[in-house]
Amino acid sequence: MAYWLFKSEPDAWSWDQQKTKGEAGQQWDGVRNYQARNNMRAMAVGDRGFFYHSNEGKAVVGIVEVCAAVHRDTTTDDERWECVDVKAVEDMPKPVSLDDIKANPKLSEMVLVKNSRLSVQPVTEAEWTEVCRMGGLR
DNA sequence: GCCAACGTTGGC
DNA sequence: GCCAACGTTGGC
Repeated sequence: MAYWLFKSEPDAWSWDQQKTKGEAGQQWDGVRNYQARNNMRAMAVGDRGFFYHSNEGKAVVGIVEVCAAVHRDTTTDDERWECVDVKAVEDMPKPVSLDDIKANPKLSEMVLVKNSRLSVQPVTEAEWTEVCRMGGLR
Protein backbone atom coordinates (compact mmCIF):
# COMPACT_ATOMS: atom_id res chain seq x y z
CA MET A 1 0.00 0.00 0.00
CA ALA A 2 1.17 3.49 -0.83
CA TYR A 3 0.68 6.68 1.15
CA TRP A 4 -0.24 10.17 -0.06
CA LEU A 5 -1.12 13.65 1.08
CA PHE A 6 -4.12 15.61 -0.23
CA LYS A 7 -4.12 19.34 0.25
CA SER A 8 -7.21 21.48 0.38
CA GLU A 9 -8.08 24.97 1.43
CA PRO A 10 -10.82 24.59 4.04
CA ASP A 11 -12.72 27.45 2.39
CA ALA A 12 -12.97 25.37 -0.78
CA TRP A 13 -13.30 21.84 0.62
CA SER A 14 -12.84 21.12 4.32
CA TRP A 15 -12.33 17.97 6.36
CA ASP A 16 -15.79 18.46 7.87
CA GLN A 17 -17.31 18.51 4.40
CA GLN A 18 -15.34 15.42 3.46
CA LYS A 19 -16.69 13.59 6.51
CA THR A 20 -20.30 14.36 5.58
CA LYS A 21 -19.73 12.25 2.43
CA GLY A 22 -19.07 9.19 4.57
CA GLU A 23 -18.44 5.84 2.90
CA ALA A 24 -19.55 7.13 -0.50
CA GLY A 25 -16.55 9.43 -0.66
CA GLN A 26 -16.01 12.27 -3.05
CA GLN A 27 -14.00 12.78 -6.20
CA TRP A 28 -10.85 14.84 -5.61
CA ASP A 29 -11.63 17.19 -8.46
CA GLY A 30 -10.17 20.49 -9.48
CA VAL A 31 -6.57 19.39 -9.78
CA ARG A 32 -5.00 21.17 -12.77
CA ASN A 33 -1.39 20.23 -12.29
CA TYR A 34 0.34 17.38 -14.11
CA GLN A 35 2.48 16.21 -11.21
CA ALA A 36 -0.52 16.05 -8.91
CA ARG A 37 -2.54 14.22 -11.56
CA ASN A 38 0.25 11.75 -12.18
CA ASN A 39 0.34 11.00 -8.47
CA MET A 40 -3.37 10.22 -8.58
CA ARG A 41 -2.82 7.96 -11.60
CA ALA A 42 -0.34 6.01 -9.48
CA MET A 43 -2.87 5.41 -6.70
CA ALA A 44 -4.64 2.14 -6.01
CA VAL A 45 -7.95 1.59 -4.25
CA GLY A 46 -7.16 1.11 -0.56
CA ASP A 47 -4.19 3.49 -0.49
CA ARG A 48 -4.23 5.87 2.47
CA GLY A 49 -3.71 9.61 2.48
CA PHE A 50 -3.42 12.53 4.86
CA PHE A 51 -6.02 15.28 4.55
CA TYR A 52 -4.13 18.57 4.92
CA HIS A 53 -5.66 22.00 5.40
CA SER A 54 -3.63 24.68 3.62
CA ASN A 55 -3.74 28.43 4.26
CA GLU A 56 -6.23 28.23 7.13
CA GLY A 57 -5.13 25.75 9.74
CA LYS A 58 -2.05 24.43 7.96
CA ALA A 59 -2.28 20.99 9.53
CA VAL A 60 -2.93 17.34 8.81
CA VAL A 61 -6.41 16.91 10.21
CA GLY A 62 -7.53 13.47 9.07
CA ILE A 63 -6.96 10.22 7.21
CA VAL A 64 -8.63 9.34 3.92
CA GLU A 65 -8.69 6.19 1.82
CA VAL A 66 -8.74 5.97 -1.97
CA CYS A 67 -12.12 4.38 -2.77
CA ALA A 68 -12.19 4.70 -6.58
CA ALA A 69 -9.35 4.46 -9.05
CA VAL A 70 -8.45 7.36 -11.29
CA HIS A 71 -11.13 8.55 -13.74
CA ARG A 72 -12.08 11.66 -15.69
CA ASP A 73 -12.60 14.79 -13.63
CA THR A 74 -16.27 15.55 -14.31
CA THR A 75 -15.86 19.22 -13.46
CA THR A 76 -14.11 19.91 -16.77
CA ASP A 77 -14.45 18.91 -20.42
CA ASP A 78 -10.71 18.87 -20.74
CA GLU A 79 -9.67 15.25 -21.15
CA ARG A 80 -6.29 15.82 -19.58
CA TRP A 81 -7.62 16.06 -16.05
CA GLU A 82 -8.38 13.01 -13.99
CA CYS A 83 -8.95 12.30 -10.32
CA VAL A 84 -9.57 9.57 -7.75
CA ASP A 85 -12.34 9.34 -5.14
CA VAL A 86 -11.46 9.47 -1.46
CA LYS A 87 -13.46 8.79 1.69
CA ALA A 88 -12.83 9.92 5.26
CA VAL A 89 -11.46 7.19 7.52
CA GLU A 90 -10.71 8.88 10.83
CA ASP A 91 -9.81 12.15 12.50
CA MET A 92 -6.33 12.97 13.64
CA PRO A 93 -6.84 12.91 17.43
CA LYS A 94 -4.38 15.79 17.51
CA PRO A 95 -3.93 17.73 14.23
CA VAL A 96 -0.29 17.80 13.12
CA SER A 97 0.61 21.33 12.10
CA LEU A 98 3.07 22.41 9.45
CA ASP A 99 5.16 23.91 12.25
CA ASP A 100 5.26 20.53 14.00
CA ILE A 101 6.31 18.84 10.77
CA LYS A 102 9.02 21.40 10.03
CA ALA A 103 10.32 21.06 13.59
CA ASN A 104 10.76 17.29 13.24
CA PRO A 105 14.11 16.34 11.65
CA LYS A 106 12.65 12.99 10.54
CA LEU A 107 10.24 14.87 8.30
CA SER A 108 12.68 17.32 6.75
CA GLU A 109 12.47 15.53 3.37
CA MET A 110 8.67 15.57 3.16
CA VAL A 111 7.34 16.97 -0.11
CA LEU A 112 5.14 19.22 2.01
CA VAL A 113 8.33 20.90 3.25
CA LYS A 114 10.32 20.67 0.02
CA ASN A 115 7.63 21.61 -2.49
CA SER A 116 4.80 23.22 -0.62
CA ARG A 117 2.87 24.03 -3.77
CA LEU A 118 2.20 20.48 -4.94
CA SER A 119 -1.39 19.67 -3.99
CA VAL A 120 -1.27 15.87 -4.22
CA GLN A 121 1.94 14.39 -2.89
CA PRO A 122 3.53 11.02 -2.17
CA VAL A 123 4.38 10.24 1.47
CA THR A 124 6.91 7.60 2.48
CA GLU A 125 5.99 4.85 4.92
CA ALA A 126 8.43 6.27 7.49
CA GLU A 127 6.87 9.72 7.16
CA TRP A 128 3.38 8.24 7.41
CA THR A 129 4.21 6.39 10.61
CA GLU A 130 5.85 9.42 12.16
CA VAL A 131 3.02 11.84 11.39
CA CYS A 132 0.47 9.31 12.69
CA ARG A 133 2.48 8.99 15.90
CA MET A 134 2.62 12.78 16.30
CA GLY A 135 -1.12 12.97 15.70
CA GLY A 136 -1.87 10.48 18.45
CA LEU A 137 -2.69 7.50 16.27
CA ARG A 138 -1.34 4.07 17.25
C1' DG B 1 -2.06 41.54 1.93
C1' DC B 2 2.52 40.55 0.24
C1' DC B 3 5.59 38.11 -2.30
C1' DA B 4 8.63 34.07 -3.44
C1' DA B 5 8.43 29.90 -5.80
C1' DC B 6 6.69 27.42 -9.18
C1' DG B 7 4.05 26.01 -13.42
C1' DT B 8 2.12 27.22 -17.81
C1' DT B 9 1.63 29.81 -21.98
C1' DG B 10 2.84 31.67 -26.20
C1' DG B 11 5.86 34.43 -29.26
C1' DC B 12 9.93 33.95 -31.67
C1' DG C 1 12.98 24.45 -28.27
C1' DC C 2 13.94 28.57 -25.56
C1' DC C 3 12.59 31.86 -22.46
C1' DA C 4 10.01 36.02 -20.96
C1' DA C 5 5.64 37.07 -19.25
C1' DC C 6 2.03 35.88 -16.71
C1' DG C 7 -1.01 33.46 -13.28
C1' DT C 8 -1.53 30.76 -9.11
C1' DT C 9 -0.41 28.81 -4.77
C1' DG C 10 0.41 29.05 -0.12
C1' DG C 11 3.41 30.42 3.80
C1' DC C 12 4.26 34.35 6.36
